[in-house]
Amino acid sequence: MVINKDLLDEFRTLGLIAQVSNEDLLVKHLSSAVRTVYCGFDPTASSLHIGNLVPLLALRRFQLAGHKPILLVGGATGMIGDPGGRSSERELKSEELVRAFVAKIRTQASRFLEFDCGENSAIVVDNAEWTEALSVVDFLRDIGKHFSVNDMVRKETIKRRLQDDASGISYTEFSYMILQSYDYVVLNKKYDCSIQMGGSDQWGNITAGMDLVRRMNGNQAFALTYPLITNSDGTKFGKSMGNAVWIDAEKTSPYSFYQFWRNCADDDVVNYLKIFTFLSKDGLRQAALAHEQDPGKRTAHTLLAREVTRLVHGEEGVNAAERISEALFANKLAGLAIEDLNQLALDGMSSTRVAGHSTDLIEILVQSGLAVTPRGEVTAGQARKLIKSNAISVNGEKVSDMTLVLDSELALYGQYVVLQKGKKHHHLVILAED
RNA sequence: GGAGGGGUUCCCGAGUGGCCAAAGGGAUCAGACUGUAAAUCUGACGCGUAAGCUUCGGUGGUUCGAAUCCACCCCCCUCCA
Repeated sequence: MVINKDLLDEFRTLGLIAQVSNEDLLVKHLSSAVRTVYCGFDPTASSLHIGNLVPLLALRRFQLAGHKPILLVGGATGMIGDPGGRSSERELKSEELVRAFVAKIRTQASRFLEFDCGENSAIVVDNAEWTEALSVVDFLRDIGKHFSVNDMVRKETIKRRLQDDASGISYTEFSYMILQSYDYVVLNKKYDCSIQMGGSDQWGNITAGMDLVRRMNGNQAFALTYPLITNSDGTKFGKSMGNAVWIDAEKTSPYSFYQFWRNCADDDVVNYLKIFTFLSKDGLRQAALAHEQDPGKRTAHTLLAREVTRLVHGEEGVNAAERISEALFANKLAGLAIEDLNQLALDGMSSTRVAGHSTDLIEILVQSGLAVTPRGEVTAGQARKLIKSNAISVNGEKVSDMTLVLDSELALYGQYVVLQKGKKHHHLVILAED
Protein backbone atom coordinates (compact mmCIF):
# COMPACT_ATOMS: atom_id res chain seq x y z
CA MET A 1 0.00 0.00 0.00
CA VAL A 2 1.37 3.36 -1.02
CA ILE A 3 0.89 6.06 1.52
CA ASN A 4 0.32 9.59 0.35
CA LYS A 5 2.68 11.65 2.47
CA ASP A 6 1.16 14.99 1.64
CA LEU A 7 -2.32 14.17 2.81
CA LEU A 8 -2.56 16.98 5.32
CA ASP A 9 -1.34 19.49 2.75
CA GLU A 10 -3.92 18.23 0.36
CA PHE A 11 -6.61 18.60 2.98
CA ARG A 12 -5.49 22.11 3.62
CA THR A 13 -5.64 23.19 -0.02
CA LEU A 14 -9.10 21.71 -0.23
CA GLY A 15 -10.16 23.81 2.74
CA LEU A 16 -10.86 20.75 4.82
CA ILE A 17 -8.92 21.71 7.92
CA ALA A 18 -10.23 23.86 10.73
CA GLN A 19 -8.08 22.65 13.61
CA VAL A 20 -5.39 20.02 14.07
CA SER A 21 -3.78 18.80 17.24
CA ASN A 22 -0.02 18.61 17.21
CA GLU A 23 0.32 19.04 13.48
CA ASP A 24 4.01 18.27 13.09
CA LEU A 25 3.68 15.01 14.88
CA LEU A 26 0.53 14.11 12.97
CA VAL A 27 2.27 14.66 9.63
CA LYS A 28 4.99 12.21 10.66
CA HIS A 29 2.43 9.85 12.08
CA LEU A 30 0.48 9.77 8.84
CA SER A 31 3.45 9.36 6.57
CA SER A 32 5.15 6.57 8.45
CA ALA A 33 2.56 3.79 8.42
CA VAL A 34 -1.02 2.84 7.70
CA ARG A 35 -3.07 4.61 10.35
CA THR A 36 -6.64 4.24 11.46
CA VAL A 37 -8.97 7.21 11.46
CA TYR A 38 -12.54 7.42 12.67
CA CYS A 39 -15.47 9.72 12.40
CA GLY A 40 -18.82 9.37 14.13
CA PHE A 41 -22.30 9.84 12.71
CA ASP A 42 -25.20 10.14 15.07
CA PRO A 43 -28.48 8.69 13.87
CA THR A 44 -30.58 11.84 14.08
CA ALA A 45 -32.68 11.11 10.99
CA SER A 46 -33.59 8.26 8.69
CA SER A 47 -31.06 9.43 6.16
CA LEU A 48 -27.74 11.20 5.96
CA HIS A 49 -27.85 14.63 4.39
CA ILE A 50 -25.32 16.41 2.23
CA GLY A 51 -23.66 17.96 5.26
CA ASN A 52 -22.58 14.45 6.25
CA LEU A 53 -20.91 14.10 2.89
CA VAL A 54 -18.00 16.22 4.06
CA PRO A 55 -16.65 13.78 6.65
CA LEU A 56 -17.72 10.80 4.57
CA LEU A 57 -15.68 11.91 1.60
CA ALA A 58 -12.86 12.96 3.87
CA LEU A 59 -12.74 9.41 5.24
CA ARG A 60 -12.60 8.24 1.66
CA ARG A 61 -9.66 10.55 1.06
CA PHE A 62 -7.89 9.00 4.00
CA GLN A 63 -8.53 5.60 2.53
CA LEU A 64 -7.32 6.63 -0.90
CA ALA A 65 -4.18 7.89 0.77
CA GLY A 66 -3.59 4.45 2.22
CA HIS A 67 -5.16 4.71 5.66
CA LYS A 68 -7.90 2.72 7.30
CA PRO A 69 -11.21 4.45 7.94
CA ILE A 70 -13.64 3.51 10.66
CA LEU A 71 -17.17 4.68 10.31
CA LEU A 72 -18.80 4.87 13.68
CA VAL A 73 -22.56 4.95 13.90
CA GLY A 74 -23.78 6.39 17.16
CA GLY A 75 -26.35 3.87 18.25
CA ALA A 76 -25.55 4.80 21.84
CA THR A 77 -24.72 8.50 21.57
CA GLY A 78 -27.77 8.94 19.37
CA MET A 79 -29.86 7.89 22.36
CA ILE A 80 -28.38 10.74 24.38
CA GLY A 81 -28.05 13.71 22.02
CA ASP A 82 -25.08 15.96 21.47
CA PRO A 83 -25.53 19.32 23.23
CA GLY A 84 -23.09 20.93 20.80
CA GLY A 85 -24.37 23.53 18.41
CA ARG A 86 -27.76 23.65 20.04
CA SER A 87 -29.34 26.22 22.25
CA SER A 88 -31.82 23.88 23.86
CA GLU A 89 -32.29 20.34 25.01
CA ARG A 90 -33.00 17.70 22.41
CA GLU A 91 -36.08 15.61 22.28
CA LEU A 92 -35.06 12.06 23.13
CA LYS A 93 -35.69 9.53 20.40
CA SER A 94 -37.19 6.15 21.09
CA GLU A 95 -34.94 3.13 21.03
CA GLU A 96 -36.66 1.56 18.03
CA LEU A 97 -36.31 4.77 16.10
CA VAL A 98 -32.61 5.05 16.83
CA ARG A 99 -32.13 1.41 15.83
CA ALA A 100 -33.93 1.98 12.56
CA PHE A 101 -31.86 5.08 11.86
CA VAL A 102 -28.64 3.26 12.67
CA ALA A 103 -29.46 0.52 10.18
CA LYS A 104 -30.23 3.00 7.42
CA ILE A 105 -27.22 5.15 8.00
CA ARG A 106 -24.94 2.18 8.17
CA THR A 107 -25.92 1.02 4.69
CA GLN A 108 -25.96 4.50 3.24
CA ALA A 109 -22.55 5.46 4.48
CA SER A 110 -21.04 2.16 3.45
CA ARG A 111 -21.37 3.07 -0.20
CA PHE A 112 -18.65 5.64 0.07
CA LEU A 113 -15.88 3.41 1.35
CA GLU A 114 -14.04 0.27 0.29
CA PHE A 115 -14.53 -2.70 2.55
CA ASP A 116 -12.43 -5.23 0.78
CA CYS A 117 -9.10 -3.77 -0.13
CA GLY A 118 -6.70 -5.45 2.25
CA GLU A 119 -4.93 -3.74 5.05
CA ASN A 120 -6.80 -0.49 4.86
CA SER A 121 -10.29 -1.87 4.37
CA ALA A 122 -12.93 0.25 6.02
CA ILE A 123 -15.03 -1.01 8.88
CA VAL A 124 -18.31 0.12 10.35
CA VAL A 125 -18.95 -0.02 14.07
CA ASP A 126 -21.80 0.98 16.33
CA ASN A 127 -20.91 2.41 19.70
CA ALA A 128 -23.91 0.67 21.22
CA GLU A 129 -21.73 -2.46 21.01
CA TRP A 130 -19.59 -1.39 23.92
CA THR A 131 -21.65 1.27 25.58
CA GLU A 132 -24.71 -0.82 26.29
CA ALA A 133 -22.71 -3.38 28.21
CA LEU A 134 -21.23 -0.74 30.46
CA SER A 135 -22.60 -0.69 33.99
CA VAL A 136 -23.26 2.62 35.68
CA VAL A 137 -20.77 1.91 38.43
CA ASP A 138 -18.04 0.91 35.98
CA PHE A 139 -18.79 3.96 33.92
CA LEU A 140 -18.49 6.27 36.90
CA ARG A 141 -15.42 4.59 38.39
CA ASP A 142 -13.39 3.76 35.32
CA ILE A 143 -14.27 6.55 32.97
CA GLY A 144 -15.96 9.33 34.89
CA LYS A 145 -13.06 9.54 37.29
CA HIS A 146 -10.87 10.90 34.50
CA PHE A 147 -13.12 13.85 33.79
CA SER A 148 -12.93 17.07 35.69
CA VAL A 149 -16.31 18.73 35.78
CA ASN A 150 -14.45 22.00 36.14
CA ASP A 151 -12.89 21.42 32.72
CA MET A 152 -16.07 20.20 31.12
CA VAL A 153 -17.94 23.25 32.26
CA ARG A 154 -15.39 25.39 30.48
CA LYS A 155 -16.02 23.72 27.11
CA GLU A 156 -17.70 26.11 24.76
CA THR A 157 -20.73 23.97 23.97
CA ILE A 158 -21.55 23.33 27.60
CA LYS A 159 -20.68 26.81 28.78
CA ARG A 160 -23.19 28.31 26.41
CA ARG A 161 -25.95 26.12 27.74
CA LEU A 162 -25.04 26.77 31.35
CA GLN A 163 -25.19 30.50 30.86
CA ASP A 164 -28.71 30.29 29.60
CA ASP A 165 -30.98 29.45 32.50
CA ALA A 166 -33.93 29.32 30.16
CA SER A 167 -32.71 26.33 28.20
CA GLY A 168 -30.18 24.84 30.56
CA ILE A 169 -28.69 21.42 30.04
CA SER A 170 -29.68 18.08 31.45
CA TYR A 171 -27.25 15.68 33.06
CA THR A 172 -27.93 13.40 30.12
CA GLU A 173 -26.60 15.74 27.49
CA PHE A 174 -23.87 16.90 29.80
CA SER A 175 -22.56 13.33 29.73
CA TYR A 176 -22.44 13.11 25.96
CA MET A 177 -18.83 14.17 25.77
CA ILE A 178 -17.80 11.36 28.08
CA LEU A 179 -19.45 8.75 25.94
CA GLN A 180 -17.85 10.09 22.79
CA SER A 181 -14.48 10.18 24.51
CA TYR A 182 -14.88 6.59 25.56
CA ASP A 183 -15.59 5.62 21.95
CA TYR A 184 -12.17 6.90 21.06
CA VAL A 185 -10.60 4.85 23.85
CA VAL A 186 -12.30 1.67 22.68
CA LEU A 187 -11.40 2.20 19.05
CA ASN A 188 -7.86 3.03 20.01
CA LYS A 189 -7.51 -0.15 22.00
CA LYS A 190 -9.35 -2.43 19.63
CA TYR A 191 -8.27 -1.11 16.24
CA ASP A 192 -5.28 1.04 17.08
CA CYS A 193 -7.27 4.03 15.90
CA SER A 194 -5.24 7.17 16.45
CA ILE A 195 -7.06 9.93 14.59
CA GLN A 196 -10.54 11.25 15.12
CA MET A 197 -12.09 13.59 12.66
CA GLY A 198 -15.21 15.72 12.99
CA GLY A 199 -16.76 19.11 12.34
CA SER A 200 -15.18 22.08 14.04
CA ASP A 201 -18.04 22.05 16.54
CA GLN A 202 -16.70 18.68 17.66
CA TRP A 203 -13.30 19.98 18.66
CA GLY A 204 -14.11 19.96 22.35
CA ASN A 205 -15.46 16.42 22.26
CA ILE A 206 -12.58 15.15 20.18
CA THR A 207 -9.82 16.64 22.29
CA ALA A 208 -11.55 15.32 25.39
CA GLY A 209 -11.38 11.88 23.79
CA MET A 210 -7.74 12.40 22.93
CA ASP A 211 -6.95 13.13 26.56
CA LEU A 212 -8.87 10.09 27.70
CA VAL A 213 -6.95 7.86 25.29
CA ARG A 214 -3.73 9.09 26.83
CA ARG A 215 -4.98 8.58 30.37
CA MET A 216 -6.58 5.18 29.93
CA ASN A 217 -4.46 3.63 27.19
CA GLY A 218 -1.30 5.64 27.49
CA ASN A 219 -1.34 6.33 23.75
CA GLN A 220 -0.86 9.44 21.69
CA ALA A 221 -3.94 10.21 19.66
CA PHE A 222 -4.84 13.05 17.32
CA ALA A 223 -7.73 15.37 16.64
CA LEU A 224 -8.65 16.83 13.28
CA THR A 225 -11.62 19.01 12.44
CA TYR A 226 -13.00 20.39 9.22
CA PRO A 227 -14.72 23.76 9.00
CA LEU A 228 -18.49 23.74 8.94
CA ILE A 229 -19.60 24.46 5.42
CA THR A 230 -21.13 27.87 4.90
CA ASN A 231 -22.80 29.56 1.97
CA SER A 232 -21.18 32.73 0.72
CA ASP A 233 -24.37 34.66 1.38
CA GLY A 234 -24.43 33.61 5.01
CA THR A 235 -27.42 31.31 4.75
CA LYS A 236 -27.28 27.83 6.14
CA PHE A 237 -25.65 25.28 3.91
CA GLY A 238 -27.52 22.25 2.67
CA LYS A 239 -31.02 23.60 2.55
CA SER A 240 -33.06 23.72 -0.58
CA MET A 241 -36.24 25.77 -0.23
CA GLY A 242 -35.95 25.34 3.49
CA ASN A 243 -35.64 21.56 3.35
CA ALA A 244 -32.56 19.47 3.98
CA VAL A 245 -31.04 17.82 0.96
CA TRP A 246 -30.91 14.10 1.70
CA ILE A 247 -28.78 11.30 0.39
CA ASP A 248 -31.74 8.96 0.31
CA ALA A 249 -33.28 9.02 -3.16
CA GLU A 250 -36.69 8.52 -1.57
CA LYS A 251 -36.36 11.73 0.40
CA THR A 252 -34.58 13.82 -2.21
CA SER A 253 -34.84 12.64 -5.79
CA PRO A 254 -31.64 12.44 -7.83
CA TYR A 255 -33.10 15.18 -9.98
CA SER A 256 -33.63 17.57 -7.05
CA PHE A 257 -30.25 16.58 -5.73
CA TYR A 258 -28.63 17.43 -9.04
CA GLN A 259 -30.51 20.71 -9.23
CA PHE A 260 -29.40 21.68 -5.76
CA TRP A 261 -25.77 21.63 -6.80
CA ARG A 262 -26.42 23.12 -10.19
CA ASN A 263 -28.03 26.08 -8.50
CA CYS A 264 -25.41 26.87 -5.89
CA ALA A 265 -24.08 30.42 -5.76
CA ASP A 266 -21.24 31.46 -8.05
CA ASP A 267 -19.09 32.30 -5.06
CA ASP A 268 -19.47 28.81 -3.64
CA VAL A 269 -19.03 26.58 -6.62
CA VAL A 270 -15.25 26.28 -6.60
CA ASN A 271 -15.20 25.66 -2.90
CA TYR A 272 -17.83 22.94 -3.21
CA LEU A 273 -15.96 21.30 -6.05
CA LYS A 274 -12.98 20.98 -3.73
CA ILE A 275 -14.91 19.51 -0.86
CA PHE A 276 -17.53 17.37 -2.54
CA THR A 277 -15.72 15.89 -5.53
CA PHE A 278 -12.55 13.93 -6.13
CA LEU A 279 -11.39 16.03 -9.04
CA SER A 280 -7.65 16.27 -9.50
CA LYS A 281 -5.75 19.47 -8.85
CA ASP A 282 -5.74 20.06 -12.57
CA GLY A 283 -9.42 19.36 -12.92
CA LEU A 284 -10.15 21.82 -10.15
CA ARG A 285 -7.96 24.47 -11.72
CA GLN A 286 -9.63 24.10 -15.08
CA ALA A 287 -13.10 24.27 -13.60
CA ALA A 288 -12.21 27.39 -11.65
CA LEU A 289 -10.76 28.98 -14.75
CA ALA A 290 -13.77 28.16 -16.89
CA HIS A 291 -16.04 29.57 -14.22
CA GLU A 292 -14.03 32.77 -13.96
CA GLN A 293 -13.95 33.33 -17.69
CA ASP A 294 -17.63 32.77 -18.32
CA PRO A 295 -19.70 32.28 -15.20
CA GLY A 296 -22.88 32.46 -17.25
CA LYS A 297 -21.99 29.26 -18.97
CA ARG A 298 -22.14 27.41 -15.66
CA THR A 299 -19.47 24.95 -16.56
CA ALA A 300 -18.36 24.55 -12.98
CA HIS A 301 -21.89 24.27 -11.67
CA THR A 302 -22.79 21.54 -14.10
CA LEU A 303 -19.58 19.69 -13.35
CA LEU A 304 -20.26 19.94 -9.63
CA ALA A 305 -23.82 18.69 -10.02
CA ARG A 306 -22.74 15.83 -12.21
CA GLU A 307 -19.86 14.72 -9.99
CA VAL A 308 -21.68 14.80 -6.69
CA THR A 309 -24.79 13.20 -8.11
CA ARG A 310 -22.64 10.44 -9.56
CA LEU A 311 -21.02 9.84 -6.18
CA VAL A 312 -24.33 9.58 -4.42
CA HIS A 313 -26.75 8.21 -7.01
CA GLY A 314 -24.46 6.66 -9.58
CA GLU A 315 -24.32 7.08 -13.32
CA GLU A 316 -28.00 6.27 -13.70
CA GLY A 317 -28.90 8.98 -11.24
CA VAL A 318 -26.91 11.51 -13.23
CA ASN A 319 -28.49 10.44 -16.50
CA ALA A 320 -31.98 10.62 -15.08
CA ALA A 321 -31.35 14.01 -13.55
CA GLU A 322 -29.90 15.36 -16.77
CA ARG A 323 -32.73 13.96 -18.86
CA ILE A 324 -35.28 15.71 -16.69
CA SER A 325 -33.28 18.93 -16.53
CA GLU A 326 -32.83 18.99 -20.27
CA ALA A 327 -36.51 18.45 -20.95
CA LEU A 328 -37.65 21.06 -18.47
CA PHE A 329 -35.14 23.81 -18.85
CA ALA A 330 -34.23 23.63 -22.49
CA ASN A 331 -37.96 24.00 -23.07
CA LYS A 332 -38.19 20.99 -25.27
CA LEU A 333 -41.51 19.90 -23.90
CA ALA A 334 -43.31 20.01 -27.21
CA GLY A 335 -40.69 17.88 -28.89
CA LEU A 336 -40.73 15.08 -26.35
CA ALA A 337 -41.64 11.66 -27.60
CA ILE A 338 -43.96 9.56 -25.53
CA GLU A 339 -41.02 7.33 -24.60
CA ASP A 340 -39.26 10.40 -23.22
CA LEU A 341 -42.24 11.24 -21.06
CA ASN A 342 -42.51 7.67 -19.86
CA GLN A 343 -38.84 7.83 -18.99
CA LEU A 344 -39.23 11.10 -17.09
CA ALA A 345 -41.91 9.49 -14.96
CA LEU A 346 -39.58 6.57 -14.30
CA ASP A 347 -36.64 8.90 -13.66
CA GLY A 348 -38.32 10.22 -10.60
CA MET A 349 -39.62 13.50 -11.84
CA SER A 350 -42.21 14.43 -9.27
CA SER A 351 -45.56 13.34 -10.58
CA THR A 352 -49.15 12.75 -9.67
CA ARG A 353 -51.37 10.12 -11.19
CA VAL A 354 -54.92 11.26 -11.68
CA ALA A 355 -57.68 8.73 -11.92
CA GLY A 356 -60.38 9.49 -14.44
CA HIS A 357 -59.64 11.47 -17.54
CA SER A 358 -59.48 14.97 -16.23
CA THR A 359 -58.88 17.22 -13.27
CA ASP A 360 -59.30 20.87 -12.35
CA LEU A 361 -56.15 22.90 -12.57
CA ILE A 362 -56.74 24.35 -9.11
CA GLU A 363 -57.23 20.94 -7.63
CA ILE A 364 -54.14 19.42 -9.16
CA LEU A 365 -52.03 22.37 -8.02
CA VAL A 366 -53.13 21.48 -4.51
CA GLN A 367 -52.69 17.74 -4.93
CA SER A 368 -49.24 18.11 -6.40
CA GLY A 369 -48.20 20.36 -3.57
CA LEU A 370 -47.20 23.14 -5.94
CA ALA A 371 -49.68 25.48 -4.27
CA VAL A 372 -47.72 25.90 -1.06
CA THR A 373 -48.13 29.19 0.72
CA PRO A 374 -45.10 31.06 2.03
CA ARG A 375 -46.02 29.55 5.38
CA GLY A 376 -45.83 26.03 4.12
CA GLU A 377 -49.49 25.16 3.83
CA VAL A 378 -51.06 23.89 0.65
CA THR A 379 -54.24 25.74 -0.18
CA ALA A 380 -56.56 26.35 -3.07
CA GLY A 381 -56.31 30.07 -2.39
CA GLN A 382 -52.60 29.94 -3.05
CA ALA A 383 -53.26 28.09 -6.29
CA ARG A 384 -55.52 30.94 -7.38
CA LYS A 385 -52.97 33.53 -6.36
CA LEU A 386 -50.29 31.78 -8.36
CA ILE A 387 -52.44 31.71 -11.46
CA LYS A 388 -53.33 35.35 -10.94
CA SER A 389 -49.69 36.31 -10.62
CA ASN A 390 -48.84 34.62 -13.89
CA ALA A 391 -46.73 31.90 -12.29
CA ILE A 392 -48.36 28.78 -13.68
CA SER A 393 -47.67 27.13 -17.00
CA VAL A 394 -49.26 24.06 -18.50
CA ASN A 395 -47.16 22.25 -21.07
CA GLY A 396 -44.96 25.30 -21.31
CA GLU A 397 -47.79 27.78 -21.85
CA LYS A 398 -48.73 30.36 -19.23
CA VAL A 399 -52.29 30.04 -18.07
CA SER A 400 -54.65 32.69 -16.74
CA ASP A 401 -57.85 30.70 -16.68
CA MET A 402 -58.74 29.71 -13.13
CA THR A 403 -61.31 27.22 -14.28
CA LEU A 404 -59.06 25.36 -16.68
CA VAL A 405 -59.63 21.64 -16.75
CA LEU A 406 -56.79 19.31 -17.64
CA ASP A 407 -58.11 16.57 -19.84
CA SER A 408 -56.76 14.11 -22.35
CA GLU A 409 -57.35 16.55 -25.16
CA LEU A 410 -54.96 19.00 -23.58
CA ALA A 411 -52.48 16.37 -22.50
CA LEU A 412 -49.42 15.35 -24.45
CA TYR A 413 -50.16 11.98 -26.05
CA GLY A 414 -53.44 12.08 -24.25
CA GLN A 415 -51.94 11.35 -20.88
CA TYR A 416 -49.15 13.67 -19.75
CA VAL A 417 -49.44 17.24 -18.57
CA VAL A 418 -46.38 19.18 -17.46
CA LEU A 419 -47.24 21.71 -14.77
CA GLN A 420 -44.83 24.47 -13.98
CA LYS A 421 -44.78 26.94 -11.12
CA GLY A 422 -42.35 29.76 -11.52
CA LYS A 423 -39.15 28.81 -13.24
CA LYS A 424 -37.92 25.94 -11.18
CA HIS A 425 -40.84 23.89 -10.02
CA HIS A 426 -42.20 21.23 -12.31
CA HIS A 427 -44.67 18.48 -11.88
CA LEU A 428 -45.83 15.77 -14.20
CA VAL A 429 -49.52 14.97 -14.19
CA ILE A 430 -50.41 11.55 -15.49
CA LEU A 431 -53.98 11.09 -16.59
CA ALA A 432 -54.85 7.47 -16.00
CA GLU A 433 -57.81 5.48 -17.12
CA ASP A 434 -58.76 4.05 -13.78
C1' G B 1 -40.83 35.43 49.19
C1' G B 2 -40.68 41.16 47.75
C1' A B 3 -40.24 45.20 43.63
C1' G B 4 -40.38 46.15 38.51
C1' G B 5 -40.44 44.78 33.12
C1' G B 6 -42.35 41.49 29.45
C1' G B 7 -45.21 37.39 26.46
C1' U B 8 -48.30 40.18 19.26
C1' U B 9 -49.17 36.78 13.04
C1' C B 10 -42.62 32.00 10.49
C1' C B 11 -38.64 35.46 13.12
C1' C B 12 -37.57 40.52 15.00
C1' G B 13 -40.71 44.30 16.39
C1' A B 14 -44.83 48.54 16.53
C1' G B 15 -49.61 48.78 18.33
C1' U B 16 -52.94 50.87 25.02
C1' G B 17 -61.06 50.51 23.50
C1' G B 18 -63.60 51.07 17.30
C1' C B 19 -60.16 53.60 11.30
C1' C B 20 -56.56 46.32 13.39
C1' A B 21 -56.04 40.53 10.03
C1' A B 22 -52.90 44.16 13.14
C1' A B 23 -47.14 49.47 11.11
C1' G B 24 -42.01 48.45 9.82
C1' G B 25 -38.03 45.05 8.84
C1' G B 26 -36.32 40.02 7.86
C1' A B 27 -37.48 35.29 5.90
C1' U B 28 -40.54 32.95 2.23
C1' C B 29 -43.31 32.63 -2.66
C1' A B 30 -44.22 34.80 -7.46
C1' G B 31 -43.35 38.59 -11.63
C1' A B 32 -39.54 41.66 -14.37
C1' C B 33 -34.26 41.75 -15.49
C1' U B 34 -30.46 37.80 -16.07
C1' G B 35 -27.13 32.88 -16.63
C1' U B 36 -32.33 27.63 -14.01
C1' A B 37 -26.87 33.04 -10.56
C1' A B 38 -26.27 37.39 -7.29
C1' A B 39 -27.96 42.34 -6.74
C1' U B 40 -32.18 45.34 -7.86
C1' C B 41 -37.31 46.68 -8.78
C1' U B 42 -42.70 44.99 -8.38
C1' G B 43 -46.54 42.01 -6.22
C1' A B 44 -48.19 38.36 -2.53
C1' C B 45 -47.63 36.95 2.41
C1' G B 46 -54.06 33.71 8.54
C1' C B 47 -58.22 30.63 5.87
C1' G B 48 -62.12 31.40 2.21
C1' U B 49 -64.17 32.79 -5.07
C1' A B 50 -67.07 35.78 -1.78
C1' A B 51 -70.23 36.84 2.25
C1' G B 52 -67.59 35.63 6.16
C1' C B 53 -64.53 32.83 9.60
C1' U B 54 -60.27 32.08 12.99
C1' U B 55 -55.68 34.98 15.35
C1' C B 56 -52.31 38.95 19.45
C1' G B 57 -49.52 33.44 26.54
C1' G B 58 -54.28 30.74 29.02
C1' U B 59 -59.21 31.08 31.22
C1' G B 60 -63.16 33.98 32.59
C1' G B 61 -65.28 39.05 32.81
C1' U B 62 -66.54 44.51 31.61
C1' U B 63 -68.39 46.79 26.97
C1' C B 64 -72.70 47.85 21.41
C1' G B 65 -67.38 46.76 20.42
C1' A B 66 -60.96 44.31 23.33
C1' A B 67 -54.45 42.66 20.96
C1' U B 68 -55.73 47.03 23.85
C1' C B 69 -59.67 47.56 30.26
C1' C B 70 -60.52 44.06 34.84
C1' A B 71 -59.69 39.17 37.61
C1' C B 72 -57.20 34.76 38.15
C1' C B 73 -53.51 31.45 36.16
C1' C B 74 -48.94 29.99 33.28
C1' C B 75 -44.08 31.34 31.35
C1' C B 76 -39.64 34.67 30.65
C1' C B 77 -36.21 38.82 32.19
C1' U B 78 -33.96 42.40 35.85
C1' C B 79 -33.16 43.96 40.89
C1' C B 80 -33.77 42.82 46.26
C1' A B 81 -34.12 38.66 50.09
